[in-house]
Amino acid sequence: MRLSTRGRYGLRTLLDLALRQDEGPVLLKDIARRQEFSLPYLEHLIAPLIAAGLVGSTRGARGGVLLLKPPAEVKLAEAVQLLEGSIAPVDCVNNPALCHRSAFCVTRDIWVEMNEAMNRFLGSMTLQDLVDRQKRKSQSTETRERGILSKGLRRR
Amino acid sequence: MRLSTRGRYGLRTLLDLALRQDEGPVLLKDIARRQEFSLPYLEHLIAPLIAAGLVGSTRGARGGVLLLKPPAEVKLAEAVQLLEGSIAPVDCVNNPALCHRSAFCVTRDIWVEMNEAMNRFLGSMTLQDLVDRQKRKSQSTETRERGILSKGLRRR
DNA sequence: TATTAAGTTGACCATTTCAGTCAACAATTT
DNA sequence: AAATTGTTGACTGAAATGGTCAACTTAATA
Repeated sequence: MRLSTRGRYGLRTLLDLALRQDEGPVLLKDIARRQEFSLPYLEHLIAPLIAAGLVGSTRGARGGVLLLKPPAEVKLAEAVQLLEGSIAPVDCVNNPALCHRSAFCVTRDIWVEMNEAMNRFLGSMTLQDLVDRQKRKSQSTETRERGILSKGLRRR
Repeated sequence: MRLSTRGRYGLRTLLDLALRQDEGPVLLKDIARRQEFSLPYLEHLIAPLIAAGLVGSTRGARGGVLLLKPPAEVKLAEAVQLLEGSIAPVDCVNNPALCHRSAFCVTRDIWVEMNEAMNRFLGSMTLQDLVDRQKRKSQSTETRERGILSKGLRRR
């Protein structure tokens, strides 16, 4: 039941873009450096996001990519769907005809409901939630570090 | 995010056993035939269930396997955990040390919560629920077929 | 217009995982 | 003893994963 790196890196890429939405085009190179994966791989990761119109891109000097929608309007379910395709636990959830047992298979019913639970969760959160959490997290880290410094435990 | 066949076939195996808990040892061969996967593969699937004490087995003539716990006491979360191991969407959910970003990574937080949502769902259902659903399903199928027959649409 | 700086696309590749088979073996009954 | 049944581990082919690389297109700028 693991997500592939597409979903994981791709969501981090979207968060990276959401945090820099006012700064104009962001270089793929910079995203790759910050997020610690390779540029050639990122080029592939981001393709479906561009194809779907969620991310815009301009080539050439001063080019880059940027998030085209307000983060509050991008549900994680949508992002993950673009990056990973369906996250259903089994293929017959989306395509009952794959298995002639579908009609009377109660384990399939379980996977259908589990799929619904997962999509309900990912549908309840947006990129803006990630942005908010990230900012809160950075802030509390900084606060903690100021506290440490005020006690005289200066970092080298 | 697909489950492997271990989880899928394994859960069907457990349901098969739960439906026949009063019939004494069930032959692996019969399970394989009913569930439509190979006997050699089933032998591997069932091993962790036996190792965990959820399923008992006896060898030799008149041997077979049987469910050792009441279906109502077997949560699907437990069964899937035995069959698949952790179903967490990413490894760092269980082992934050795998990635030095864990402490400040908000996407990891999302996967942690998604993992909780999945386990909440699977923890809310038991093998008995599957048994009940299966019985209800078979019954309504039979009812429907009686209905069809009563209308004179006899099957060949 | 030539050069440089980007993103785009497709071919390619190594490794790992998956799904499954097969053979040898152990235990139990008849 | 012979037959039946589960147990274990070695092995394998195919597919997915996680990338890299090179050629190409587009845009800005000197």
